[in-house]
Amino acid sequence: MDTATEVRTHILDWYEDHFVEFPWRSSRSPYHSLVGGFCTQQTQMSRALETHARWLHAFPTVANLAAAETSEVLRVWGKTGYPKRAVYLQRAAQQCMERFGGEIPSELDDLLSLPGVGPFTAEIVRCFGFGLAVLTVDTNIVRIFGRVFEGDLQPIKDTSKDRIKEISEQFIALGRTDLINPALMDFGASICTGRPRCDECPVSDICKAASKFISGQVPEPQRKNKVYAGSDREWRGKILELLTRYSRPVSEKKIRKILSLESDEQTQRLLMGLEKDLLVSRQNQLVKLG
DNA sequence: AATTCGGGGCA
DNA sequence: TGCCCAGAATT
Repeated sequence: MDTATEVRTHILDWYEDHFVEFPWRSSRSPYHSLVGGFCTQQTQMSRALETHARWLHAFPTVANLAAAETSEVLRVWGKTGYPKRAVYLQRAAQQCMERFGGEIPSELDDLLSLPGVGPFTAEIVRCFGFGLAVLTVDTNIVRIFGRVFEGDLQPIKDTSKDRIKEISEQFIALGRTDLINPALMDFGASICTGRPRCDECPVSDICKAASKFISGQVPEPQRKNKVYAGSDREWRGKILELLTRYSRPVSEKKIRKILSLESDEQTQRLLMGLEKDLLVSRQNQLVKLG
């Protein structure tokens, strides 16, 4: 039995005892999966689940979403983070209406052509929405594969994408991706985490990185965070939050005053950035959401 | 290849 | 405080 087969068997056994349902997994709805894919991009499951439920309540169908006001879309997205995702998701829905007869496509290239849809989200839709035999290679699966098969501590940085793809294809060839895909994702989210729990891991005796972790080695940060306080990101969030609270457009002057922005130049720069990202629009010094 | 883009949770 | 989180687009 080769290593991939053995790892797969152990992970599937683990999954039997740690199965968790997610609303976009069993529903086998391309739309629910698409929303799930967007919600989970760089976002913890707890918050993604809340956004997903809120979103489907507000926009039950692709047609509803496509026809909605963008300001409403941004309000429903709320403080989920990366609000551009909300705009992309609505535009993706609009393109599905225009280009794909109101249906979400199942072809990889078609999905990838939608705004805000990359390899991860596309495969989420294909795996959970359409039940196709694919793996959604997310950060969790990269971590597991890079560690178990290559002995890398921080595979996001250290393991080549080609190698990850090779291993993925091995797993796909072994079948039942409908089981092994969520099993791997959940396993990576709870056992093979950034600081893995090798003492609870069912494949630690196979994993090429386990001895390194057990002897106390620590992975390098996958990316160094910049200071958030006072950053454009923080200001953009404050401006959007302000516009979300008001039901009508707000003047640029008022925005600057309420938020105590340093200068008109800074205010203009931030608003231009938000406008470029289609998060706000401006007319006659008045700023509105969407 | 590096940077940008939120916001919250947790050690 | 620093790092992380079911990524994707832009430069």
